[in-house]
Amino acid sequence: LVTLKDIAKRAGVNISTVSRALNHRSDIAEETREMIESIAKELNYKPNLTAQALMGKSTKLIGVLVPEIESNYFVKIINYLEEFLRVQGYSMIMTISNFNYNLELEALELFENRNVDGILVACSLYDDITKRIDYLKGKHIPVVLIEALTHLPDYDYVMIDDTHGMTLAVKHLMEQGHTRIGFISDNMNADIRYSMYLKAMSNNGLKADSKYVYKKPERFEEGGYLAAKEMLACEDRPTAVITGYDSIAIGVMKAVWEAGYRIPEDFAIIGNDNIREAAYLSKGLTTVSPPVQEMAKMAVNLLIEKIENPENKVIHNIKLKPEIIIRETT
Amino acid sequence: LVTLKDIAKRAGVNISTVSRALNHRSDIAEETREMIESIAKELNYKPNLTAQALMGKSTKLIGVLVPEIESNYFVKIINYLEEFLRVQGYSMIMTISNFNYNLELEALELFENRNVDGILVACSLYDDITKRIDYLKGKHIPVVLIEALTHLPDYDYVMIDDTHGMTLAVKHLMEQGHTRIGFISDNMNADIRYSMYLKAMSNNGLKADSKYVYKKPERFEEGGYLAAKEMLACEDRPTAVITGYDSIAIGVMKAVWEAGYRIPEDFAIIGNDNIREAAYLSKGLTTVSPPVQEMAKMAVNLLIEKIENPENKVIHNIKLKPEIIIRETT
DNA sequence: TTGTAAGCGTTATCAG
DNA sequence: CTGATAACGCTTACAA
Repeated sequence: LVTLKDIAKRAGVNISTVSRALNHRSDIAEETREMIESIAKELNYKPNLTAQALMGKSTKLIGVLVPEIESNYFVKIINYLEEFLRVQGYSMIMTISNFNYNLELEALELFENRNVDGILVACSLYDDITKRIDYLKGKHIPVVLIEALTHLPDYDYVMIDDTHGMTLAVKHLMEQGHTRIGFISDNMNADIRYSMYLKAMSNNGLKADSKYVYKKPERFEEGGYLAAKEMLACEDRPTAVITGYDSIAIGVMKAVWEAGYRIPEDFAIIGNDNIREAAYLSKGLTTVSPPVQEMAKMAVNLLIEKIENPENKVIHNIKLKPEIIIRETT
Repeated sequence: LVTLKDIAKRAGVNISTVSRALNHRSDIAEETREMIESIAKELNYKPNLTAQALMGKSTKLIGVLVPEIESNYFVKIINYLEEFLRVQGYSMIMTISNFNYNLELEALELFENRNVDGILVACSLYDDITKRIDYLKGKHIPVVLIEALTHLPDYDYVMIDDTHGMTLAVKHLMEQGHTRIGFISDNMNADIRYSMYLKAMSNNGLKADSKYVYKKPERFEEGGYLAAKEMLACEDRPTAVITGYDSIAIGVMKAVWEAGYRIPEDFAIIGNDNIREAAYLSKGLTTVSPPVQEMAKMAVNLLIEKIENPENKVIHNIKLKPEIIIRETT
């Protein structure tokens, strides 16, 4: 690998002169700079990012912590994050925690250890992870929360207004004549989304009955399938259901068909996330669509702003509104 | 951040002694080592990976290049890679190329620049990327190909024997009485998978008719949907189809229903990949299931073996056999 | 405008 | 067994 020393030797100047030239500093003669730059180009010099990092300069590394990657929702987020970070010259180093709290702490520790310039945290279910984030803020490592689960006024975040989305969903179901509206999710997402469901119901003047709520330890389609089987068998069953996310809705649909009911005539379903395949299921899935791309873009921009202007202490709380996409399941 | 210096000061010894103690070297007194270790633990010392990297030691960074992340197939690969790398103490830095050749070259350059210990390349459609890989091998950076598209005897790779999978699929369809078996894929995957389809057909003593083959520029469900619409309308249409991957099959199913045909009585479908939702579609999708977890594990192990034993020059060509999972679409 | 030298946090090579 | 010292590649006061 070609170093500053190599260029210096070739140019017959000192290392520091080369460094100055390549960093476009003012205190250098124009012609020396040009000479050095041409040699650097000729030798195909690339600065050693490791050495630069050790000097306390930026590593151009961003730590990204996500709870999972199996759901298309996070896939979309990661896809956009990677792209937006890359075009801005940053690389991402990603940890998938599988909702494991200790792993999340380890990941944040690792990020600190690798001297990342900033960290993007895409949701954690554990409130006390904020302690760790406070610690990082103390170390002047910018952190931006994506898809924060609750309003955290002291932290920079970009989130989706899921309660708004749920409210749209309930409203839409009411317009279709439903009043017994259930809710199905898995343990991972249930608690937060559940409270949003409750709020959405009351926003629409409906009372939520706890017997219409099913939370399963099984995730994705499996969880939806099992929960729906129970829900459909219960007394005075709901006529419609909102699910924590689309994959769950797919499992619900399977259970509904197996029980011999028609969708949406006998049972209506609304998902959350608008995953790609939602439009191509045998019944197109009505779902709440969050502006994922915009969220990712704003998160990256906010983080980079924080990185490049450390003196800017203003906290940004950004909440984006989802929309409802009506297809054939309602 | 706590450094060796801090520990040395606290312990009243020299930095180098601390370094020795923490690296479990032999030339140190047992009691000094214990003392230093306890101080290190107390101060929660973590070695500065950047400094270690600068010393020519490993960066514990692995570059991962994937073409896309929207398909559940690559998601699974990434998920496993991240996990296996993490438990072995490595972090991954990932670039998603979207099948963009220049981006792939840039990514490999970036990886080199970041002094990664090794690189995992999950398939590129462009053969001449091997030039770049040769270059990296010249720099003694181990590279392992995942899901190589063709047999490349000079490169370490772990791949799925897709031709075998296709052959299983054709065989299964023949057993169901099908002889007019079509093939649908998108432009990204068509060419390679197409040749496998041809081989699989002849393996089973069938001749492939080019009019039964549809390749669409649209990807995922959309591509399958559009292709199937055409295929179903053509003269003397196939009675069954194999798709490049499962998402395409989902789109195909939609088109079949819209055309008023029954699955599998009027039209049978086999996918590829066995994505999670395949089992929960309104008709469970028969599909070829690649051993993704095993592939990821072997790739990581192979790469780490190459990293830790640079003198080992043996090329590993590993080919794993997929199996067929029969559900309701056949 | 340029060179010198110190330092970032480690590890490695010598002496002692 | 331990301490001093150089080195990794780069940046940056400070001197010249």
